[in-house]
Amino acid sequence: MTAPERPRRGRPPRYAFDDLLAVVVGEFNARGYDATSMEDIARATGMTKSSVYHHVSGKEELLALAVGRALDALFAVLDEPASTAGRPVERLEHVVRRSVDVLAAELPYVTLLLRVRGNTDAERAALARRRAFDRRLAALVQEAVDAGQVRGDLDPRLVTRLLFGAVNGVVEWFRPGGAHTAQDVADVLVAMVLDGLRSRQHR
Amino acid sequence: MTAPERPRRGRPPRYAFDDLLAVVVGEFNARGYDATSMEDIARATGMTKSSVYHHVSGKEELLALAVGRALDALFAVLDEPASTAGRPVERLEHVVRRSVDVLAAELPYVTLLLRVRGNTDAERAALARRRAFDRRLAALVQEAVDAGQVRGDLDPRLVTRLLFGAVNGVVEWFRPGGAHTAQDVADVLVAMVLDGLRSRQHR
DNA sequence: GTCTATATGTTGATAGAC
DNA sequence: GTCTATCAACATATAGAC
Repeated sequence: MTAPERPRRGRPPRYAFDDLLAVVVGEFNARGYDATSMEDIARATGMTKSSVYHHVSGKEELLALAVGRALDALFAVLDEPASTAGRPVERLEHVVRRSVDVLAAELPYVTLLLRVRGNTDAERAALARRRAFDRRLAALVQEAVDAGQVRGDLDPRLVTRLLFGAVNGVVEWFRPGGAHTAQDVADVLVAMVLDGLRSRQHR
Repeated sequence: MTAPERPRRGRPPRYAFDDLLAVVVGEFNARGYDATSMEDIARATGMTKSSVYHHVSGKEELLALAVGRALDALFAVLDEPASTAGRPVERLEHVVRRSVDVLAAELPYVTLLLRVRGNTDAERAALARRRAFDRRLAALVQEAVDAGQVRGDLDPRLVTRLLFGAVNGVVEWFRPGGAHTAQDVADVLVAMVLDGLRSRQHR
């Protein structure tokens, strides 16, 4: 397994590499990680395979870098002020809305993350971080239940899973510049799911 | 592309082949279709690769047979009496609940279906049928909106996508014999999503 | 940093004996 | 229906010149 988000040598290039990563992620999403060969990647980036290997240790590191980026963006949401202060149900709504924003902004990276299966060390590490995010969301739901703002007759773990699943469903379908904005998606998600969850006396 | 659900020769074996398919689907789900080799399949079934090729034309047909089974089960739900008669919102609830049942009963096959990407002819055919199911669900939502039983300020297409996504989220997580029954999952889904959708005057 | 050339393993699939 | 043996194609990755 290789270290995630390590800086590439001295400093300067930086952006050229991000561009390469963007192209690679596009290939991974188009055909799937396993079905994408280093030859495919070389063709898409305009380099030869050997040149690609000069930038990364191999295919697995490309995956680790890409999903690491998505995970960083998602965890950053949990650290925002509005995610940690205020009434639980409002913190929950904030996290759901901002997660959709991240999803829209980092769509290819999040898409790839959500397809990770866990075959390699890098994939298992990504899955572990994804599960940690899941637990943070479940804790938020539980807090909202304890505060009486969300119906307590539903299993928080199950509710979180469905919530997360609904977001994933959008990932596979949402396209920037399409008929719907990230705002639209967030509105429907909040209206549909969070309104359904809210305790009767808090509606 | 090969024809789906064709009978295998004269008649008698039939069940032995279903068992083989079950093993294969387990392998596909464990490592992903692309990452599973015919060698892996041979080992899991206790045959040699050559023997596997005696039963199917290749890897792609194994995938087509498996996802075809999942799709058949899902479409059967749409043909049930309670899916076609009664108030739209109740038909919708019936379809959602029964889809979860199918999901639980045919879990490995549905899981595989929901991971199909569309690289080959067989996969594209499966995606087309999946989208058709999607459209039937969207039509149900639209009917419920038209009947004033579901809030009309949300895009039916988007609502369907979230609904479908929530179900998918459960697929990746649900295990038969685990802490939750299919009934539990269906209850949470209906409570959370359909209650959130229902028009105020119909709650 | 990019290339050509190549090593080395694995893949899906077939031929043909039993 | 199952096997052994084999193939051509393609995979990831490296060596080393420029």
